[in-house]
Amino acid sequence: MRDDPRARGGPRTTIVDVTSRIEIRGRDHEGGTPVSVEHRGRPRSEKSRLAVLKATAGLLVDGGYEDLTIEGIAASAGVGKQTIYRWWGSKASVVVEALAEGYLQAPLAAPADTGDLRGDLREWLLGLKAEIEAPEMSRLLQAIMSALTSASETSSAIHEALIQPIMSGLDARFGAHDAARPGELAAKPDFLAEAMGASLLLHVMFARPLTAEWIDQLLDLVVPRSP
Amino acid sequence: MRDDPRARGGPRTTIVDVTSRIEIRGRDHEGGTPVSVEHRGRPRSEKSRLAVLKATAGLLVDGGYEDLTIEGIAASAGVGKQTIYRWWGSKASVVVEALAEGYLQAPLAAPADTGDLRGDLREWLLGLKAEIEAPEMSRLLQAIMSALTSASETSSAIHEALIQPIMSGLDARFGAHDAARPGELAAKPDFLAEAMGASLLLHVMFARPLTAEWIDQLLDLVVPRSP
Amino acid sequence: MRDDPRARGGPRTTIVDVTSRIEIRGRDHEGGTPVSVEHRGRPRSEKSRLAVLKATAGLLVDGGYEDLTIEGIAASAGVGKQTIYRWWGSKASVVVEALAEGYLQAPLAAPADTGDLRGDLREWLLGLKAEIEAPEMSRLLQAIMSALTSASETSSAIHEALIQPIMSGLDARFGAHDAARPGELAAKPDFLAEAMGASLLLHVMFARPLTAEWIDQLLDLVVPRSP
Amino acid sequence: MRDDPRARGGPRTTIVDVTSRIEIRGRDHEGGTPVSVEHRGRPRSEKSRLAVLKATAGLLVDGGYEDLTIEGIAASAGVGKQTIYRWWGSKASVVVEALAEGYLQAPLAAPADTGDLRGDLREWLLGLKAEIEAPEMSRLLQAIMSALTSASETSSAIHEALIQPIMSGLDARFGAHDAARPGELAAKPDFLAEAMGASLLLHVMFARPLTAEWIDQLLDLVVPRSP
DNA sequence: CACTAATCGAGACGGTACGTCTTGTCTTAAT
DNA sequence: ATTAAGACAAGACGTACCGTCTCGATTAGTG
Repeated sequence: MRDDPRARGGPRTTIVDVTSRIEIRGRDHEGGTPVSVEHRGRPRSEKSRLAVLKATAGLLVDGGYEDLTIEGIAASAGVGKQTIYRWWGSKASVVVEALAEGYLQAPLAAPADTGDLRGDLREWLLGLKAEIEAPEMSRLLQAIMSALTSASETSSAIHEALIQPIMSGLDARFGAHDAARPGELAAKPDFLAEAMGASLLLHVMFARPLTAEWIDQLLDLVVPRSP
Repeated sequence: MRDDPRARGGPRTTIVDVTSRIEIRGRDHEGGTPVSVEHRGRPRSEKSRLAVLKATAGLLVDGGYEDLTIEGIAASAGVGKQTIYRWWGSKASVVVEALAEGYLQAPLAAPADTGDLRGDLREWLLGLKAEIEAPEMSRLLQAIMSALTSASETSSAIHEALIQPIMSGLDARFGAHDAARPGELAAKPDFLAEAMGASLLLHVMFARPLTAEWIDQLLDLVVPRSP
Repeated sequence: MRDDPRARGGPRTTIVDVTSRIEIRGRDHEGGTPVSVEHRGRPRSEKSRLAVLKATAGLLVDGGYEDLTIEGIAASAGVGKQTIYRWWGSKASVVVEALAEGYLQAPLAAPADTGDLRGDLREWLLGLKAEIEAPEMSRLLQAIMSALTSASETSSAIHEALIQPIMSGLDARFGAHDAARPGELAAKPDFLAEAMGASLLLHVMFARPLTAEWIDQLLDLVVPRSP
Repeated sequence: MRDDPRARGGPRTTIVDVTSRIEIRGRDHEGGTPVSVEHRGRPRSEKSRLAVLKATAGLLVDGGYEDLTIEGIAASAGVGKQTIYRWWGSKASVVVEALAEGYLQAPLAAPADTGDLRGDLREWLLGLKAEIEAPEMSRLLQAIMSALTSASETSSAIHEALIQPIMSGLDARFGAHDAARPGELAAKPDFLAEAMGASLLLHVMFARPLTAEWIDQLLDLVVPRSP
């Protein structure tokens, strides 16, 4: 939510709530002048929505995706099950929205920029290594990956919310480097970003250790050693 | 698994059934030399074992991992539930064994070897593109990925059964090339294999299209254009 | 109910809505002379009230009492749920009012009067037999009986609306007969009415067949054979 | 259950479990001589069955039929919901069986026999009056009547379990009297029983008071005053 | 050959969660 | 103040599976 001043009273679409419920009515039910109405009935409760996302995040972190249940979310959020089914429709959808709204802080923020591309990436990977090895974080990653693969519809949503940002961040760094020192990179920036991001993510998915040696090899591939 | 040249019907444990219940059998179910060791009671039914794996493969292909149930497998295989729980203990274990025994033919065999590395990889990727776009195959891939992420214990098993072979295949090709024409590759062979495999797998996982353009970019990264 | 000559649209309470919320209304919804009394706000919609009763009757006939829901009534009547809760408060109340207002024509009208008591009763019972055997009617009877037993508060209301009329009809016939030919009846008229009505209703409730033999036996009990 | 030495291990049919699950298998699954088998798998748990009936009776007495839920029964009996659905299939069925097995002691046992028919019936009715006026008993009666009308299939079951015994008891008494003093009764014994039973039951159903006056009137109808 | 022991298919068991349905309340804008 | 609309918390519905258990029936080895 954060800085999103969504107007109250209007039914809103979530990331996954593709079929918008808003219908324009040309006319009221009994007589009167044609009015353009946006909705009738009680508006969606923003309070409940946030409670659901928050509860989901909490349960996910300490319990994993498999043990996460709609009933559990509802109970923990103090919300009726129907409210969840009305607006999300599946466990994965809720997780995706919680991710998108920042309730699940995935430990994969963009690398810093000190001007030294290789150094920055290296720092970033080493930081990730530390973060990922925390059991809480590893459970969260597992959970996100599960949400991903459990429902094909959410796959693109997660790709946008989680994968894309990483790729974009890397892409921007490679792009800037390429602009400053043309010809130094082995391939087009966006592609380097993908190769590096993919290697990293697959590594994380399979819970393989991010050794310093592996990191150096990865860097060798995508960015030339400083002369 | 790996270097376990398990003779059909011989004493075996499953991949993931860590706490093996059967250590040594006196005799094969059908044929083989009698080995006298302590063991009493009815021996495990190989027939049932195969029926389970076969049923699992079938149900997985048309239904996906989420809809796969132990009860469904048992019913479809004409087997008691207890038999499954006795020998496997979890859904993922069965899937992994079915995969390992080749009942689930993942469409990611190794590239051919015509001497032209770039050309071979290109052909391989184009073949994959065609295969992956078949709905049946895409369902299977989704299923495998789900089995992977649903249970962390199986993660390494699948990595070995599915990911490793691809990586190894690529690694061998890159290694051979490197030996023949040292210095031509941008990085160490095993690492090129990983970068390429990871990019590919992530692409497949997220069901993103394998365009010809993307393929060429990927090749540019890992193998030099023929002069 | 009974002696409540309720003018359409005038101030009314329902049969069971004990705590009447509306005492006096200034004016009818449609037409009628303005009566100046304290009352503010939108008046109750007679249209909605009738729509509810009609919808209830319809749903009850094809679906039975168990499948009747407040939501269903509201939707079918094009009325808000709150309107029903405001004015009736329970499913049974609506059914009772629908019954009282004649929307549910129970097939138990009074017997004709041709002067021949036994013959009249016989004709009446034979007519009932035919009616009751129609599946639609049997469903309605079941529904009414269910409404009866489901809520103890409505029990007396239904007794008044459904049972009493029958009993009264019979009582009047027996009474007239007794006045005309004193001493011919086996018991006091009101009691004969009850015995006969009760036998009949229990028979109907348990969906037992009204055979000609049974009818004759019943008549033998309560009214002497014509000499 | 009580004195019913139902053989253990065989699936049993309840009153309402019309479709027996027993199938005769001519032959075992894999080879062997033809065997006539009565069942396979774990036998039905008599313990669970009794727990369900007992819990139902308890909940019914203090709570009524409306508030009785399958979930409540299951929880109270320490039984899975599926066990109830497997063997009964509806709330009413359970209630009917509980009634049939004597867990719900309906307060309508047969009248005593002191040789004085009218006196016995009078005592019986006065006893009922006292019993019925107890709030616990009135709740139970309501509950039984609700179970009756809520499901048409159970109607005949309840008729057999509850109504029939009363009718039979009365019938026997009237029959004996008729045999001893022919011509004294106003109608055939079975019919007197029905008229009297019906009057009584309808009275009870509608929770109308059993006044002494009403009792005497009823008796006047069906049994002659002692000379 | 009998006996012992482990497995087999079958299916009932106590549970948990599902996704749907309904209840009775509440909150809008419109009348 | 009442209306239609419809979201809300609550909780029961009936179903589907879980993983365990308890049957009778196999099917080997051991005595």
